[in-house]
Amino acid sequence: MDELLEPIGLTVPQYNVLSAVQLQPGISNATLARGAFVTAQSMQGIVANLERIGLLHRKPHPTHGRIRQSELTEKGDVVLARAHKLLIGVEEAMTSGFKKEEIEALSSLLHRCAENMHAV
Amino acid sequence: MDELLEPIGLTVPQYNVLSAVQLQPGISNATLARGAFVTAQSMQGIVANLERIGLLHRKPHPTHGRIRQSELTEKGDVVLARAHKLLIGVEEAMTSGFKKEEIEALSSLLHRCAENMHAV
DNA sequence: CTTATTTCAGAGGAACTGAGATCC
DNA sequence: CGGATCTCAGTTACTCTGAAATAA
Repeated sequence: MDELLEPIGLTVPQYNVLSAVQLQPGISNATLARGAFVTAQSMQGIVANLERIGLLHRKPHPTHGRIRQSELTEKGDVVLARAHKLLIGVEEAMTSGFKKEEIEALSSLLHRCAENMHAV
Repeated sequence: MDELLEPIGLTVPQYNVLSAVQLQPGISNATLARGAFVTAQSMQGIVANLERIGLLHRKPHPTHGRIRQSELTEKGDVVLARAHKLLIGVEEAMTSGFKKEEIEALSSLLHRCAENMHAV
């Protein structure tokens, strides 16, 4: 993933954050941090970098005066789409020789692991 | 894992390396690097830190003049045993509610993923 | 007053590239 | 000579803790 993302100027943590913002437009920095199991300060660094290079934009929350909502910029949307496309091959290589049911089983088990970790 | 290992002075990468050395005593830095998908220089930093704090010892290879073989020190053995014990709880929390067969299935699928990645 | 969110500041471990030396 | 291993040097992104300001 590092090798494929490097040419388009993304790190893996940055790719993960862009993906999360794509799934939940308007998400706050604190929520992103909780989802990634890191501190708000750590996530702040990543988001600030993404904002600096113009892939992400933050606007104030309509009613809550402290929260800043993250959204992809047009450029961020384009770059993320390229990243997604590049990384499909990695996932296919990793699950090479897997039956369709085995891929689904792995996905399901990992999702349950993630749920359990968030419950702690 | 970070939170549990911090009190005993270990990072997660350090824990992983100590575990690999325990499984394969006499392993070289280059082999450790390949196993962890990082460069030899990156692994060198981790191994050097472990050597500095006395958890790991390196001796020259009996016949090959360049390779240095890593082994756990007595102190490294003690610390790693404490780390293993501390982390059992994390694994159990993550797989909470899993049937025995599901844990085995997850383990098997992940091992196949790792094999596929090493094949690339 | 307590909690949540954001932000600034500083530190450290870990990843990389580049370069060089040594050994097979 | 080519390939593998180890090492030094420098850089960067990411992580943390500590502290503070602001808002609910």
